[in-house]
Amino acid sequence: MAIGTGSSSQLLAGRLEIRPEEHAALVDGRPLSLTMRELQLLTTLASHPQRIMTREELFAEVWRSEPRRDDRSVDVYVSRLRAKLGQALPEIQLIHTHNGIGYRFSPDG
Amino acid sequence: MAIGTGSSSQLLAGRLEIRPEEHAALVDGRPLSLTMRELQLLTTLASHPQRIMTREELFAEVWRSEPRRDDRSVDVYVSRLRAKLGQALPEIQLIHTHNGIGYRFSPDG
DNA sequence: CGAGTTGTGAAAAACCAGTTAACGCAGGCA
DNA sequence: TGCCTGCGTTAACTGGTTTTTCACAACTCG
Repeated sequence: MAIGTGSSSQLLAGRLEIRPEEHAALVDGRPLSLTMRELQLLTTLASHPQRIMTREELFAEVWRSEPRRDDRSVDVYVSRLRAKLGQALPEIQLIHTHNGIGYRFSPDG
Repeated sequence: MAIGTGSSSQLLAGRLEIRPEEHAALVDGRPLSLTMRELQLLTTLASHPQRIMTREELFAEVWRSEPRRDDRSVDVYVSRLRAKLGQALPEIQLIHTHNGIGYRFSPDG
């Protein structure tokens, strides 16, 4: 479960810390270099830990619009996020695929 | 923040809990890894406890179409469901066969 | 027993996700 | 302006998973 520490909408998931307000995601205090979309997607996923989110839900929150049919944007960004998270946190899989449905963020890996 | 998104149509059958809205089926709180079809079939069966459902009824609700003659899809998926449920809940038989008719879900095993 | 029905493993087909590359666009800068 | 860089988007290829179909074994019941 994510713990918001009072004032800011800070998200914690093990060694990962997300500070949406500051456009920053940190692992062990070191900032990941994420693009805007990547950070938005990560924030959205991490805001709903353990909840399976459909591509439509993710697209709605991050892109703030409807995906066109056969849109693979979410998949592409999940892949990029995994690559960057995997660099900083090997052996830990935070983003899980649910075939036919969408993705789920698990703070426990 | 709300735990379930909205008041979902949650189904309970002993230690088994089904949350169709969240695409999840849990035993003792632990999620079963079911495919879409498996979950749909389980949900349909569990939505009509103690009622014998014909293959046609099940096919109509899950596949949303008419089965072709000699279609065994329902049987195959019942078999797979039983296997996965049996893993999580040994000694308990939730899905019963009614020869010549169809299947029945019994929450009491 | 014997005909009809159901259980189930496995091949085949269909579908879906992971990943990489290419393209266009915008901003920075000499 | 012309070049460079980085991001977002789209397309295409690849590999993996799910669904469907088939074959045969096991079972039910008269």
